[in-house]
Amino acid sequence: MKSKGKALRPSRRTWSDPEPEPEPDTEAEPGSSEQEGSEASVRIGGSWRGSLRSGAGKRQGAAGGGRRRRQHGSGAKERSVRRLESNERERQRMHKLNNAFQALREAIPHVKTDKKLSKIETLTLAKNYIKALTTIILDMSGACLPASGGGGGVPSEASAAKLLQCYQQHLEEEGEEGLAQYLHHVHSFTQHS
DNA sequence: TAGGCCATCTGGTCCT
DNA sequence: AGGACCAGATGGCCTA
Repeated sequence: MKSKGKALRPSRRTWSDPEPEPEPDTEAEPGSSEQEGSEASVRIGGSWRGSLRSGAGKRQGAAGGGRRRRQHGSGAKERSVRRLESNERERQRMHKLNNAFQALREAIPHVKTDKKLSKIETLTLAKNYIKALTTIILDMSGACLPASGGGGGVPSEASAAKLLQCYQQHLEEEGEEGLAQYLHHVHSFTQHS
């Protein structure tokens, strides 16, 4: 793992640079088997973490005070193996999440820089992108669609397909107009942030 | 050097 | 019961 071991990883490990799992065949407690004896492992294995978490009042359901752990009725070795498997699943999950972030980065037009968008920037830009596109569609709907019975406001579900059709037609006729409007929104966003 | 961002570990909780 | 999800903690890398 890249994480806890002090100076064990000179450079940041990436998704494409997997590290072989350490031997689970140790008697160490979960939390220490992968920590390479770091300070963190000692503290995590200790008592303060649990009490801190229960004090934070996160989600406390049937587990009660937060100190109780699910018992799997197995030894330290089996717990350690389960922990390693769980870590791997969590890693895979985070990798999928990051892949989704990357796809989102590529889906939203933005000013090209050397530095890639951070996650928070990606989410914020995506939100503004959606808003901008929504504005465009609503603007176009006034020209393309007959007035709906609702009297303005958000178009009904029934008109969504027609809106999309109008939007595509609009794009074919007016080319980059929509993109220019979006870029204007992005620009104003970056000015305010 | 401080702060931002990130990857990973971890344990509790939720869901199937 | 076990996997998914979540959030806190931690340490590394990078930049201003």
